[in-house]
Amino acid sequence: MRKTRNGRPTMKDIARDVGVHVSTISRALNPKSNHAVSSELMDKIKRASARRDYRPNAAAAMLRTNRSRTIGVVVPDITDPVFPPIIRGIEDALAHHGYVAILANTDGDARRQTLAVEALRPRGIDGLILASVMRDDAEATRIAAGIPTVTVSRSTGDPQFSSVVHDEDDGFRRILTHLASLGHRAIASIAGPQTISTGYNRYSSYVRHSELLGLGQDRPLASFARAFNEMEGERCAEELLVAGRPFTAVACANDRLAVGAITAFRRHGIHCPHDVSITGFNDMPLADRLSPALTTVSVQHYQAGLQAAERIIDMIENANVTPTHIVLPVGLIVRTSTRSLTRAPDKEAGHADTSPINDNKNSRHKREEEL
Amino acid sequence: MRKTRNGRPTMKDIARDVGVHVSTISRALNPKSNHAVSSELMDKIKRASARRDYRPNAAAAMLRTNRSRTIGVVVPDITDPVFPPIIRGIEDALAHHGYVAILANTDGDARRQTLAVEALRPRGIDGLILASVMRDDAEATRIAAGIPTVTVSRSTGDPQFSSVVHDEDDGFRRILTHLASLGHRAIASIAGPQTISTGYNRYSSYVRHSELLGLGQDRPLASFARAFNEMEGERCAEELLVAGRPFTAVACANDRLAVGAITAFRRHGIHCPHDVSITGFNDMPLADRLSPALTTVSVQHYQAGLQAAERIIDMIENANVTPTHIVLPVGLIVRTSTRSLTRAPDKEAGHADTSPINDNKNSRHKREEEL
DNA sequence: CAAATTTTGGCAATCGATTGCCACCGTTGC
DNA sequence: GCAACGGTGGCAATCGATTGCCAAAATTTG
Repeated sequence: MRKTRNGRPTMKDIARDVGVHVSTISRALNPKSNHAVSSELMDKIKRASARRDYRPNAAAAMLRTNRSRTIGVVVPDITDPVFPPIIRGIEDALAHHGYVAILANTDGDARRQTLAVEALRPRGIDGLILASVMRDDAEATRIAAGIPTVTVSRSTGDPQFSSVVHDEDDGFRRILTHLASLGHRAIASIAGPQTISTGYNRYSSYVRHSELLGLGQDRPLASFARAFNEMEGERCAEELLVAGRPFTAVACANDRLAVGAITAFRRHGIHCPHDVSITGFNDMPLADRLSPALTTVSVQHYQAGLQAAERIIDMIENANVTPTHIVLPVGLIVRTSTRSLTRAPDKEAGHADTSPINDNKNSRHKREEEL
Repeated sequence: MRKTRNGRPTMKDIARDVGVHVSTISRALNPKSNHAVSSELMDKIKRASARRDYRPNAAAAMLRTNRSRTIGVVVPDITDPVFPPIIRGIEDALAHHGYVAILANTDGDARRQTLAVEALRPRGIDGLILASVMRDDAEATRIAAGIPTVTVSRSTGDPQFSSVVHDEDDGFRRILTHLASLGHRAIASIAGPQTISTGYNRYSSYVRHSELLGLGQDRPLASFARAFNEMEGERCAEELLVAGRPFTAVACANDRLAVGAITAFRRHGIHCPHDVSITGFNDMPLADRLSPALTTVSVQHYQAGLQAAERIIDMIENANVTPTHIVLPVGLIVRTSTRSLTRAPDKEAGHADTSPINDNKNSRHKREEEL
């Protein structure tokens, strides 16, 4: 059949050129063992391999050493704007150390996460970066067994995984403090999926800081999105309206939900920020160019990716490092989607409506679709 | 030193379990050769390997067959919103055939493209998908030598590369026809980098269709961006203002340039669409939620990625397929960033200013801040 | 029933790099 | 002058799957 020999030079070729044994070539080319090669021989070998444009065959090295310098990266969906900067950070850090990333998407499906990891595993990946884990993702623990793993942007309950996450709690604290400082008391929330750590943590923080700030909600007024996207934002906004309890601001669990909410409210003649203040989370690209420009929490996605990659390489190259849990700081970005309830409205004409949404008539008709 | 044996079962283990030779296992597990194995033996082997949760060692197979079922994907920058859907398309198609993608970013730097490919090559990639090529990219031809390669979204002059691109010309024809139908005659353009096929083709189409439509430009009024981003869009908009020639619309080579242009014009009190109509290209995410919502050309990024991946697999698995060049159709999406010059202005009050930008008095006052 | 064929499956070489072990070399010290 | 030693570098086994070749077994054919 086809000759396997690929035209590419091998160590044997270099060895023949220089007139030494292949093992000497191998040692010379490997920084960890080249101390055992005299410097003049080193030179000759370097020159010979450059002349032939020699590149070691990764498969052979991989077979022998059981190391591939390849990291599996699993994300829910690369087209969600939060992931590209994370991936970019991962790539940049990996490239720096001579590693590469293999990517897989799961669409948020736990089963597909399992499939993805099982597809990656036989390729001999040295480590795994999961941006797709669920909260309490026992399955993730199982499939990642035996592979250095770090979760990024999200976390599981399992402390065995290293993680790099953002300070969600501080983010929501800042958001609520900001809204409160603008005079908002009745602050609703569009929460993210509670099966995901970010969704859960942001909602918890919303509840906790609402109380701490003494915001006058007897019980949290929230609607729960089933996914972090615009459509769910729209649905949840509708749900808040149906719920009938008054609010003047909505703190959303991320920017895309906020965008959806703004759209849905607008359909009902409720304009942001005039009639309702809305906040996002993530400061995604174009968040500043939307209308209104989103008040949101800036988050260091690129840094998160970078650090996750650094962690994983550390775990791979230095045995028995203990799991670390990095929390990246966040920042508040105030733009035009939030408005003071107390200050006179902007130049914009029209009556300054300060009354909460849903404040008229009977505010207690049950909402139809709970879930 | 460390035992290489990884705990993972090998063919030898399965062979021992079943009581046959490893070569039989290999044949049984390979669809191309399993006709040589009786069905009852097949069953036993399948069951045994399932019991042990056997996964073939990719490195060993790769070493022997010189095939890795791995595709290198090189993009300028994954954080540019056009690339994620392309990559997603690639991934989905590859996964379907049991392939995976290794990703690399170049930041539009030709040298880094070379480095990326040279980093990918020793990993035994079976094919290369380049979303990063320059027009007339001789270097790309050189580095991709011997590897099945397809370019996506962009193309080079080299017809040896298969390519999957969008119908740029039709896109710009539609844009200009649309603007002309709204009464615009003086249509400027913010062109993309001419070193990239998309930038070059869109500009050429702008020139050509301007003439075909009989738009009254004696010579094209264009400013050339050095990159496809908002900052360059802003700079080019300023440049158009400084040029001092009148225009009522600006056709931009992509959405990000358009977003930048809108911002820059607004800084000068020139509002879109009231004072100037602006169009983009690509219909990127959120283009519909911007203010104004972008009139643009929709482009099938996901499809392009999908097809590129299908092409590359075809090239790999069926020797000597000839290069193909696929052109995907585009669509015109009319939103609110373009406005009729002839029809009465929208409900919006205010005088309907129909006079071109730069048309008043001395249109040649230098702008202050050049940068 | 023997011969011809077809199935079935074992043997062993092979892909290319790595690495433990050992041998050889020249140098130094006693 | 001889043993000890550190520095070099060769030998060969090894990683795990693949596959051309061949032989044994099963089947068909004459």
